[in-house]
Amino acid sequence: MSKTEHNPAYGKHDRGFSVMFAALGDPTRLAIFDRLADGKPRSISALSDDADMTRQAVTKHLRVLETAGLVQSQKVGRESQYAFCPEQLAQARAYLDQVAGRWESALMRLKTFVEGDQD
Amino acid sequence: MSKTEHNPAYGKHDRGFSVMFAALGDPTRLAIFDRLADGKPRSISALSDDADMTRQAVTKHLRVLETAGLVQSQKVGRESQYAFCPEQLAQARAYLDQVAGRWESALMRLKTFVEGDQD
DNA sequence: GTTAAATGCAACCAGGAGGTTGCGTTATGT
DNA sequence: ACATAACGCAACCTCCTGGTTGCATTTAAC
Repeated sequence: MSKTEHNPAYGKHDRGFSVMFAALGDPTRLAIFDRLADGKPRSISALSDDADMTRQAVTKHLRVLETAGLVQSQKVGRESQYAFCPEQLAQARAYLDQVAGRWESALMRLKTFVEGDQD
Repeated sequence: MSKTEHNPAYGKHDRGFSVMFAALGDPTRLAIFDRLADGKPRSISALSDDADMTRQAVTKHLRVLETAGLVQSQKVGRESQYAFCPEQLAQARAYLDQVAGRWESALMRLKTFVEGDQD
């Protein structure tokens, strides 16, 4: 039984969030994601026009975003249209809200404890 | 003038968010971050006890989290205590809320347009 | 004072990431 | 029908990541 088995805090219960964060952890992918948030699907070529790199590099980034569930593609004739996909983002936001909430609760308990001590 | 200079959507105005997302884009770092959200600072050794890897590997991850502004360290005797740091997370949450809001606004405009068409 | 704990540093290694190039296929425009 | 646009695939290359090991230093415990 490895350490992580009796203490499941590490590497488990990740629920894919690290994949999603990793997908946004590259400036190019973050910018593509940001761009698609306006709701307009775009082709690879259209997205490549805005990027300072080849179409194939942009395609690689789109694949990472798609695997993470942040965008989805649809073939329209010879074009692949990529669109913003909100579900995974919503889950990640909820997770970060929960993490922040845990910290804030801990901070509150500390303040109550310190103030109780000073009564 | 490169393409990104006349169209600043890519690689600019990132404001460090990709660094932060990259920091959380590894299962080990995400777990460490999650662990520290309970508000209790911990030493490298304490965090290593929970990890299925060497202390030096954990130290590397803590350095990445610290560089991203997600944790902060304080030397206490021979120990480096690492604590949760909420500011950068708050900014990232605000950014993701804003991105989601943009998409929702676009969706709303589309629905209004479609419903207007059907009147 | 000695031993142990905790840490930092540097070198090493394998694999992956992030880009490019070349080429073939399919769909669209003329 | 032909030219062009858009795309997919694969191979390549450089650099970085994520881990380990070895060793030295500092601090704490006994």
